[in-house]
Amino acid sequence: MSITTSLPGFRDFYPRELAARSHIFAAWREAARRFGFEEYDGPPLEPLELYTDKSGDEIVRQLYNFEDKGGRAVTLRPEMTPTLARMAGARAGELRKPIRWFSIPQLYRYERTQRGRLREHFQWNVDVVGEEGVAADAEILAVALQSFQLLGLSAQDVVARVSDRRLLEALLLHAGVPADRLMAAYAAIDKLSREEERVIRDRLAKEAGLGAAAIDQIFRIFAHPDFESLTAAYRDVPGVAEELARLGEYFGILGALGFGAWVTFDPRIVRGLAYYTGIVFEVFDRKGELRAVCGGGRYDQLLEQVSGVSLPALGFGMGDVVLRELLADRELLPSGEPAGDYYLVAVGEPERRVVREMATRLRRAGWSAIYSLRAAGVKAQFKDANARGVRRVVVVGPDEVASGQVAVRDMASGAEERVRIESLGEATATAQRR
RNA sequence: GUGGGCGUAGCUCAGGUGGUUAGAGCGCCAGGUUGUGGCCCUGGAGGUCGCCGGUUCGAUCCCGGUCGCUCACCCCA
Repeated sequence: MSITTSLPGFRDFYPRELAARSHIFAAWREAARRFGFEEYDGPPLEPLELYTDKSGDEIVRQLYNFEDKGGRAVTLRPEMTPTLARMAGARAGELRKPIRWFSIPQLYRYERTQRGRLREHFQWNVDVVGEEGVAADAEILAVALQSFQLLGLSAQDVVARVSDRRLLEALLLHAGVPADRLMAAYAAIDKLSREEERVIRDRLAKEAGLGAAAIDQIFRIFAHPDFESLTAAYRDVPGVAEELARLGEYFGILGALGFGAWVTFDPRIVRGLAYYTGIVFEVFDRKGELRAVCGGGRYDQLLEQVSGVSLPALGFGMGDVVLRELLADRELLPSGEPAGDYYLVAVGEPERRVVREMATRLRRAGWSAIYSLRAAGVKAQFKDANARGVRRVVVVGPDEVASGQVAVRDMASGAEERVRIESLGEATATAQRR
C-alpha cells in the first residue's frame, strides 16, 4: 500500500511552504532578539498531568494523548506555558529575574480541522517570569506587535484588543454578579462579539444565574465605546479605580514604545484558558476575516500550581497557521525561489572536471554552486539554471579553459562579464552575497 | 462530538437529464541540430474518475456506506 498523504490535520512542508515558515520564524526570532528574549525548548511529549488541572477542561478534552509502552499517561504538548512554568520553576533560584524567554514549539491538539486550526501548528511563545509590574505586560504585547511590523503588517492590518480580568471582575462584582458565578459570566461575555445580545442575556440568566438587573448592569459596561468613557463612568467605584489606573499606565507605555495605534481597549476579551489572572489580549486582523492571530496575558498563579514556586508570569502564543493566512492575503509571503548563486555549465566532457574544481572553489568561498550531474547540451544546462532560479551562469568550454577566462552571465539582466577563473567569486563576494 | 459542501491527470478545473478510445490550461519530459535560458511551436508521459457495495444491459454521472478534504458549530492555541 502506498502512502501519499499525511495524517489528517498534519502538514507536509514542501520547499515553498518551508520557505514561508522560515520567513515567519525569522521574524519571530528577530523580534525576540531585539527585545532581549532568549530561546529555549522542551519535550514535545509531556505527562498528561501537566495539563489536566491547570488549563481547563476544554483543552484536556482535545489533547492528543495516549498511553506509552511503559504504561504512562502521556500527551503531545497542546501548549507551551505549563512546560515553561515547570522549567522556570525548577531553576527559579538560579535564573536572573525577570526571565525573558521565547520558544517556537510545535503543538498538537486532537480535534476536527477547520480554517486556521489543524492538529498541529507552530506557536511562537514569549514569556516574562518574575515581574508583576505593568511594564512587563506592555513589553510582552510590544514584542508581539514588533513581529507583525517585521513581517510587513501595520496598525492598519491588525489590532490588539486588550482587557484585564481584574478590572472585569471588579466591574462584574459591582454589577451584582456573585463571586462564584464569575467564570460562568466570563464564558458568556467571551461570546459577546459573536452572538446577539439576547443570546448572551439568555446565557447570563441561565448559566450564570443572574437577574435582569445585573444583566442590565453588565450590558451597560460594554456599551462604553472606549477606555476613557468607561473610566469616566466607573472611576469612583471601589476596587475599580486602581484597575483603571493600571490599564491607563499600560496604554501609556505602549504609546511610548510606538505601538499606541495598534492597541485598543476591549472589555469583552476574556480568553478561555483558566489560568489567566490579569491583563489579557488578542490580536485580530482589522478586516475581521480570520480568527485571533495571537493571544496571551498574565498568569500569576500558574508557576506555583505547576512547580510550587510562586512567581508572577505572563506571555502570549502566536500560531503560524492563521498568521500565514493573513500574510498570504496581504501578499507578504516570500515567493520561495531558491535563488542559488552560480550554475556552472560544462560545454563538453573534458570541462566537467574543470567545472567540479570551480564549484569546489566557489563553495569554499561561501557561494552556492551547482552543475548538471550528467552530461547535457549547453542549452539544456541553461534551461536548467533558469528553471532553478540561479542568479549567474558560468560557461566553461575549451576556449575558456585555454584562455583562463570564463563568461559569467547574469540571468536576470542577460549581461555577461569575463572573469579570470582564479578570481571567480571574489569580485562580487561582498556585494552580491545574500 | 454536531451539521453543510466537495472528492475527475502533479496542480486548477471541464465533463446538459448514465451509453462505446474521459478532456483543457498550467506543470513535467523530449524535440525545433552543431557553445547560451526566459517567449513561441511540435510531440510525449501521466487518470482503478477517493474506496467498497447497490440499482442497471451498461455508472465518473443515480443510491448507500466508508475514508479524506473543506466550512461552520462546540470550544479554543
